[in-house]
Amino acid sequence: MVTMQDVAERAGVTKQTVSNVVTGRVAVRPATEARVRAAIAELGYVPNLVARSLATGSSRTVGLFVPTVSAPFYADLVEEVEDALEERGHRLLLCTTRRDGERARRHLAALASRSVDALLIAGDQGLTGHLPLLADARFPVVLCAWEAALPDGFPVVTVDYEHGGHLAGRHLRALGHERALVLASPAHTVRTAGFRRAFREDGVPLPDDAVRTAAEPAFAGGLAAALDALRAHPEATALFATHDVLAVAAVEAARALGRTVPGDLSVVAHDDAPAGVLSGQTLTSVVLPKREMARQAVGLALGAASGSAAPPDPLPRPLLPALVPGDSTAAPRRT
Amino acid sequence: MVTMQDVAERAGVTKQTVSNVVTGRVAVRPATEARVRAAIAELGYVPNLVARSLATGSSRTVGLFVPTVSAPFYADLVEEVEDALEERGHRLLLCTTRRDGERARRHLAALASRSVDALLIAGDQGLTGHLPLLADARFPVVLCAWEAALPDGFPVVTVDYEHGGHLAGRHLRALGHERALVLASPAHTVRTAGFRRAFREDGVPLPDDAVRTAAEPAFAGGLAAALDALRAHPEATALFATHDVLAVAAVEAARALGRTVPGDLSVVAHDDAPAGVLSGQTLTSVVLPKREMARQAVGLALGAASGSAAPPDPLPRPLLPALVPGDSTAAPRRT
DNA sequence: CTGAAAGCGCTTACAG
DNA sequence: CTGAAAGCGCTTACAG
Repeated sequence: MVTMQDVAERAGVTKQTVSNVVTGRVAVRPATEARVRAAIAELGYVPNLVARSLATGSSRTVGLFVPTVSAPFYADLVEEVEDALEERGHRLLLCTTRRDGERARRHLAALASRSVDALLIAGDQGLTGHLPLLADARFPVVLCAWEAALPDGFPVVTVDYEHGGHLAGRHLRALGHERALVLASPAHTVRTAGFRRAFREDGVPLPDDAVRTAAEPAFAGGLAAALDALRAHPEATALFATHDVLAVAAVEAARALGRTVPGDLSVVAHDDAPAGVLSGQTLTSVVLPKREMARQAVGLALGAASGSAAPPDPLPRPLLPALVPGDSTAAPRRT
Repeated sequence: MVTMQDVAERAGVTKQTVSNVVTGRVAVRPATEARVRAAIAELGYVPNLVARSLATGSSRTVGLFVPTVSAPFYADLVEEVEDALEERGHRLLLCTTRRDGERARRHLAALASRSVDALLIAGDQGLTGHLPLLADARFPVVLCAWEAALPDGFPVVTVDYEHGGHLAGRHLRALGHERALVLASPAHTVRTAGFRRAFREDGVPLPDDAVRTAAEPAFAGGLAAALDALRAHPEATALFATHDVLAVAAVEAARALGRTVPGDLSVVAHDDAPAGVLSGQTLTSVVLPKREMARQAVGLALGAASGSAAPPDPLPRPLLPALVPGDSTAAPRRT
């Protein structure tokens, strides 16, 4: 391994001078710099970040907690975070928690001993119980894609989930739907509230039992709840599923009852629908600005890490979801 | 930050002794060890891995290249690698290449300067052009999920893809199918060969044009190729798609032609089918032993890194895929 | 603008 | 079994 010292000898300077040209912290006479750069190139010198970390305390590495990488939403988010990080010369230490507190705890220790510059936690509400630990982590922690139970004390990338639900509602209202159902995950009350607001504002409020909460965000639970809801409200012409898997379950439930989508029932999803769910058709869906979420999270984290950026004072404003029309919504059938 | 020196003072020993109990490299008198452990607990000492890395050269961190994390197969593999790594006290530096050589090159430099212990590369055949660089990486490189164009000089986790294709063929043969089609990705000639062998062995060889190669592993290309194949061979009662997305395309094509699955056409996929593709139904599929692949890859990598394990002499034998029956295959309809 | 010195927190022979 | 010393490759004040 070629070291800074080797470069220095080759260029006829001391290693501090090499350090100065590499980091750019101190100006170096052009002629000297040229000699140093030449030596670096000839020797194929690459700085040892481990040594630099020990000296500076920064490893140029950031940890990311996600529940899993198997869900399309998190898969995309991970890649966006990776990109945002790379732009700033950092790399990603990925930790999937599987929503397991013990796992998260082990990961946290591993990150601490590796001197990561920051930790990003995406959508792991269940970890709240383990958060006290985080409070005295020796690196900044930034929360992201966190819809409920926001603990304070941490910078957080906020998304206006209520607005997302509202967009879904307005979309269906614009198509002319008056009777709609909501198939919700327990954690998604905010999205549901936004959806109801859209209908309420138009003077056609949703009855309380139009909202069904599926026990788990899994397919089976969603299917049962959807069948239930559709049977109880045969007059409903539209359905908002607060989660992609629930949307698939809703489509399936409709089919099982002999109803077509979007002919007999319009369906709006939230987050990303797995490609090909409808074999070639796409679901109308509320999508989150993942790229922006990742950029903000990385910005907050690295800002806090460098201690520069004034503490999250000018808190970035909430990011807005968008409605992407697909093949699963249409005007209600005239009766 | 509490250091080894702090612990030493507290326990009334020198820091070398603390190091000895922490690493376990040298035996320490029980009484002394107890005092040291007590001091560690009281102070909440956590070893600084960065300093250790600088001294030992090992960062207990391993890099993983995958094309993307958005494909179910790679998402699962990433998590399996993470698990296998954690069992051995290592962590994962994730790099997605997006099949971009330049990106991979940048990641490689980043990993080198971070002193990773090893690099795992999963299924990125396209990177072969950039492999010369890898040859003189200063850490071991292990290849994984690499079906074609195996460069030599690298340890590699091998999977018997031919066997996977053969299993698919035998499954269809066992159900009684005699006319089958193959919808293949250009890179999957080995799987295709195995499939053909199954039919040939039974004395019902597949005609050459029963195999269609889809330009890209994308949905659109697959759909076109599938429509083409089904129209050219209306007598076919089964189809083997060498990739999950192609399988979805095949199902869609069948439907578009008014044929049901598996009633009129049995479909066997390869790799994982995205959940819910058939809305509640599962595809019969050849699956790869991802957990074992990850374990072997991590074992080879860490073995090579520690220089211990005799060079990949007792090369692990190829891992075997398995056929998991689903709802998309059945006996051919009697005519 | 350049050079000498100390230090980041650990490990590793090497004597006692 | 324990302690003193040197070193891993860098950065950071601090003099010149």
